[in-house]
Amino acid sequence: MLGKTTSTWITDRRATARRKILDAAWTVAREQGVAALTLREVADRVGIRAPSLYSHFDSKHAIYDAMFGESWQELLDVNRAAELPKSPRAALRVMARTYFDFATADLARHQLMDVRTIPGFMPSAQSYAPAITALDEGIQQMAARGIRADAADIDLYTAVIAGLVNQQWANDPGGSRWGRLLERAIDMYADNIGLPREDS
Amino acid sequence: MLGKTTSTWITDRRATARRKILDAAWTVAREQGVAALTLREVADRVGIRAPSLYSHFDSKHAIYDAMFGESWQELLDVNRAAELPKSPRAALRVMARTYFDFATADLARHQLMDVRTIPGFMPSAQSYAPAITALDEGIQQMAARGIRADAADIDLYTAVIAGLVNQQWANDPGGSRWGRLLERAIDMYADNIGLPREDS
DNA sequence: GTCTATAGTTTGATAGAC
DNA sequence: GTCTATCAAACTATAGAC
Repeated sequence: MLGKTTSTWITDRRATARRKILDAAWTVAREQGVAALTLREVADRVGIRAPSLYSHFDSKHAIYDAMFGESWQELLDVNRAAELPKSPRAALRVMARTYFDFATADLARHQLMDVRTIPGFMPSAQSYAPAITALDEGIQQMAARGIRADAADIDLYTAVIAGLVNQQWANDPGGSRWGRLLERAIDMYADNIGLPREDS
Repeated sequence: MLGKTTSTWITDRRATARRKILDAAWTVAREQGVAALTLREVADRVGIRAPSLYSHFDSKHAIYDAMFGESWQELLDVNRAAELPKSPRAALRVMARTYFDFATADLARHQLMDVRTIPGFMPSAQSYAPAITALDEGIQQMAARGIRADAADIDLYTAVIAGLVNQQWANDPGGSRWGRLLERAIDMYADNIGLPREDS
């Protein structure tokens, strides 16, 4: 024996199969848009027949759901890996840039995470959990840098960042027209919530 | 004779038929989402058979295109009807509020105008024209109030407003959570571009 | 777990009679 | 201009053999 029980083997193989399916789904979504994803196309990429997908996912929406969940989990990981400077403004800039880069790196992912674009799709509680965690940890990170922000302040923050992301995708995809306004936007926001300026 | 030539009659009748079709299309789009619009459903509402639509529109995308065009034309009309206060800040507030209310009043219209949500749909040059005009006239209105804004300033402005609209739709549809931040957001922006404060 | 076969819909679009 | 009839294709999902 090699230190793995039979059941673990089975679980691993199932997980690998799921991963392959999700990878194929992401590829299709990126090429043709999230809304244009079809089971046949996904199955073709994996090298199996469409009905075989149902051995791994209950429905097409279940695939969307898994994609939704792992997208927010990815963001969570990226956020946790980001090293935040001590100073509040600098920390805010890094947080915003981290999110902006993440959201503008993949249109399919962005549409799935942030825009309700698939008719009838609602994320499950389980897939939605990392989304909540991501926002919570973001607020905590701000608090840890002494940024006192009430609910309205947070809403304004998300609106500013979301606005830049959306304009970037809608009017200059692949470019940097709104991305290069990010630092300025953060300073604008920081001024508004009364964060002290830094003269560095 | 009644002062109308026969050809005018025909044009009127055609225009009326087109209007009925577009009205039905809007109804369906509002009920089930823009992406879920089908020709059969539209035809049913009009009281004709689906193939008859092709006497008035070349394709489904042609219907989307007409809807896109008239949405921006509507915004243009609304903007022109808005009375702007003399003071720059107050004018900016009215402009922003006018757009925000327009964009949050109708999700289907918003998705069609501002989000690329229909796979393969690209507005024609003719339908896109009012969109360009709307932005141009907005900039002119700002200039007329003495608001000197370069390209980056304008981009930041559209990002802030678009951000509020998108967050409102994504996280509080029908509510006012981001709508009530609009005046504050405009002041934040006005401070950033150096508009003098008013003590009224 | 994967396959074949197929059910059961729904879709956009065309042909041709009236 | 509207109709009937229909095409050709696509889709999600299920049943049952292997």
